[in-house]
Amino acid sequence: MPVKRNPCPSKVILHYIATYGVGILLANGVRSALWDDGEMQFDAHHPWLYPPDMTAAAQVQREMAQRVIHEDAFSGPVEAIGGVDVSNNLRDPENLVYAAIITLQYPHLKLMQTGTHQIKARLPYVPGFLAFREVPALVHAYAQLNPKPDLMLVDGQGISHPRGLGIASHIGVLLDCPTIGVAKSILVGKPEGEPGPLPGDYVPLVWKGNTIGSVLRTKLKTNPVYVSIGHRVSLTTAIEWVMKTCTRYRLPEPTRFAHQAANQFRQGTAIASSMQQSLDI
DNA sequence: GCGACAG
DNA sequence: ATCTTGTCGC
Repeated sequence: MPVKRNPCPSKVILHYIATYGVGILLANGVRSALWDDGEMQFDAHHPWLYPPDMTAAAQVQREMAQRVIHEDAFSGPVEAIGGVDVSNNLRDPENLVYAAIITLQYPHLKLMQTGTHQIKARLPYVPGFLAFREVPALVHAYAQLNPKPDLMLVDGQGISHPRGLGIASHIGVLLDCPTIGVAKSILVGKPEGEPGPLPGDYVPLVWKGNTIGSVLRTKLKTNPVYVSIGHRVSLTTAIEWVMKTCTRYRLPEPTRFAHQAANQFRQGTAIASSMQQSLDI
C-alpha cells in the first residue's frame, strides 16, 4: 500500500487559503506584546512569526538564515538547559498546537521549570515550514521561563533545512538564544556512510556538498539522531551537548522531558475542557 | 517530470 | 505529530 505523502507545499497552502480564507493566515494573532525584557520586544504580528504568505515565509527563512551564528557564542556557564517540543491532537491535528519548553538544571538534569502554551495553528504541517506552525506557541511558553535557559535543545532541524533555517535555528535567532537541532529523521541531506555502533559515534550529514549536520548515535542498538547547528553553537559543541544530556534513551533528556510535558499539557487541557463542557450542559 | 519531505 | 498491547530480540 503506497504511503500518503504531503503534496507540494504551495498546493497545501492554496487549499488551506481556499478553505479558510486568506485572512486566517494573519488573523487571530497574539494580541498582546509578549514581553518587554530589557532589549527584547516582540511584535505579535511580526513576519518572523506570521508571514503573510508562503513566498514571504520562504523569504523570511532566507533572511533569518543570514543571522544564524554557526560558532559558539555562549554568554557564560550553562546552568539551565532548555528542551523544546510541541504536541498535536489527533482529532484536530491541523488546528491545535500545545507547546512546552522545560528547563533542566545542569549537570543534574533535574527539572527546573515548565512553560506551556496552547494556541490555534493557522497552518497545517508543511515540510520546510514547520516553524511557522509551532513557534508562536513556543514563544509564549518561553516567556514564562525564569531564568531563561542558557541553551536549548529543539525537537527538529537547525540549519539542516532547504533554506538553512529549521525550527531550531528559527527559535534561536528569534529569541537570540543558543539552540541545537535534534531531529529524529532527515529533512534534507544524506548521511555520509553509517555511524559506528557506539554512543558518540557519528558521520556527517551532507547536502549539496556541504556538511549541514551530524548523524549521531546516542544509544547502543538504536537509530541515530540528526544533530545540527541551531544558533550560536558549533556543530562540535552541539554534538557534545547532546551526548552530555543523553542518559539511557535515544533522545537527550531536554527534548524527552519537553515531549512529555507537551503531551501531559495537551491531555490535561483536553480533560479540563471536556469537564467544562459537561458543566456547561 | 518525478520523488522526497523535520513535526 | 498521534492512536496503542503485547511481543520479539538483544
